[in-house]
Amino acid sequence: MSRLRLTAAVTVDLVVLTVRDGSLCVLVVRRGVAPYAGELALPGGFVTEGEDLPEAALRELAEETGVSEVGGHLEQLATFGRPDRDPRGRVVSTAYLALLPRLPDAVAGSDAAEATWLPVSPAGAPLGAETLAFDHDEILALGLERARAKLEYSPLATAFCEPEFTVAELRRVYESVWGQPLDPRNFHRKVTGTEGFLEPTGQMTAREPGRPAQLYRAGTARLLHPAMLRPA
Amino acid sequence: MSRLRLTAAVTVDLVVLTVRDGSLCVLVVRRGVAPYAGELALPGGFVTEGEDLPEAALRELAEETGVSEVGGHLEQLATFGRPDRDPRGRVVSTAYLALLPRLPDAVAGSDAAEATWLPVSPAGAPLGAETLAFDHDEILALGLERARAKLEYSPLATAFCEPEFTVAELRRVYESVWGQPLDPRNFHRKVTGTEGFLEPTGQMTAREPGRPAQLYRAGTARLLHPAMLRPA
DNA sequence: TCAAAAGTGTTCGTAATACACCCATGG
DNA sequence: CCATGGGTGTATTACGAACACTTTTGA
Repeated sequence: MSRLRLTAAVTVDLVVLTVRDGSLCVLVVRRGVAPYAGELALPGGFVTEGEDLPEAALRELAEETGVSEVGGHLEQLATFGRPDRDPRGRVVSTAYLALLPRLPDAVAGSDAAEATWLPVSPAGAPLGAETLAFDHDEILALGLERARAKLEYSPLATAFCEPEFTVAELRRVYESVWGQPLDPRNFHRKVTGTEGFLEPTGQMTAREPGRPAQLYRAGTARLLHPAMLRPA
Repeated sequence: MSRLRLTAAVTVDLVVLTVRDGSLCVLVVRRGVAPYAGELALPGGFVTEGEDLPEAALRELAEETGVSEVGGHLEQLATFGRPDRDPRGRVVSTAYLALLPRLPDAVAGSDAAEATWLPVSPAGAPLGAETLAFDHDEILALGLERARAKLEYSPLATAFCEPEFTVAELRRVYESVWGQPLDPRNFHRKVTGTEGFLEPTGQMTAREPGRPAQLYRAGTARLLHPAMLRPA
């Protein structure tokens, strides 16, 4: 060690997304303490001594949702460090984006006073008239943009699904995240034809009325060729 | 203010890229002080009190290159915070990516003991056998990947060019960054046909042997439609 | 007249869209 | 039987790759 001036506190904030009943939803907490006590905010917290940033993000995710991130996805989003972004002093926050399959409803039992899933409106402002504490509206907007873009060229949509899923379930993920309907026939051909995207299990399911569908697992591809372009 | 525990020092590191004589080059400095004294590293430095992160990146860029970033491009890359990444203690560093047109050779007169342009090898390891201090190899690799990807769907290649440039000059930027030749005929049609990418000045130039070429300025588009896909 | 680079036309394969149509189940 | 959703076939259109060809300059 030596004369290093420690000038900031470091936090991680989480944009946790999931799809519930055809709507893209984000996990928010009601803050219990100042600043912004009583207001909605993204989950997050301080990085502890000796802890790496992804480690801290994973820990916070587990604390807020009880999820150990199996089958989901976690990636760094961006870092926010405006000197006045936290009234307590210099706080530099690295935001992470998490995509999870639908969770058992009780997110209660979590650390935060109240953790709830808020639907993000299909277009325009992410939430309805709601506003989040700190600069979290900006962070959420960036997370949504990133998630929407990544569905195009990566197989990330599978992170929103159960380990085994049907083509229709995957399509509803795309429709929810992009906020627009897709042609089921073309969608089917595209995802099944894209190398490494889906891996058939050989099993069938009849969770819904109509003809039973094949079950798939996520494949090994990390980039989609060709990409799933979203409609104009 | 209040009882906020300041646990880290915050720095910015820069991946500054330019194209020189057909090679993609990165700006590196020879460190003058411990740790890693005498070794090569990315330029960067501590974020000062009351300074925002992009502000600090811009300041460091000016100090190292004397450039006020006119015509270039600066964006946040990612943040690195492994607890042991700096032997002096907890240092969280936000990396920025800068793309600049070719500079006057004398980057001397800069802050760093020695600032030089190092060509990045076309494929495989970014530099030849060189290794950078700290985790800067990792940061550089991420910056290169980001730059290569962004040339596909954004008009960012123009940030490597002078304010007015020819289609051939733009093509040489793509060839240098991607490390592979492109068909001049198809490239010409594609860039001139993509809405908002290029704006003709009406001027001609004859900087090179052969038929004079039209001069263009960067257009207003922020996303390319259709994208410039790099060859397999 | 020749080399070199700018720019156009044409052909061909691949992929996106739109939509007609058949298949397999539950009621 | 029919409603519902799963899945295939096919025509049209857009774009990328390859490459022959014309244009305009300097030497």
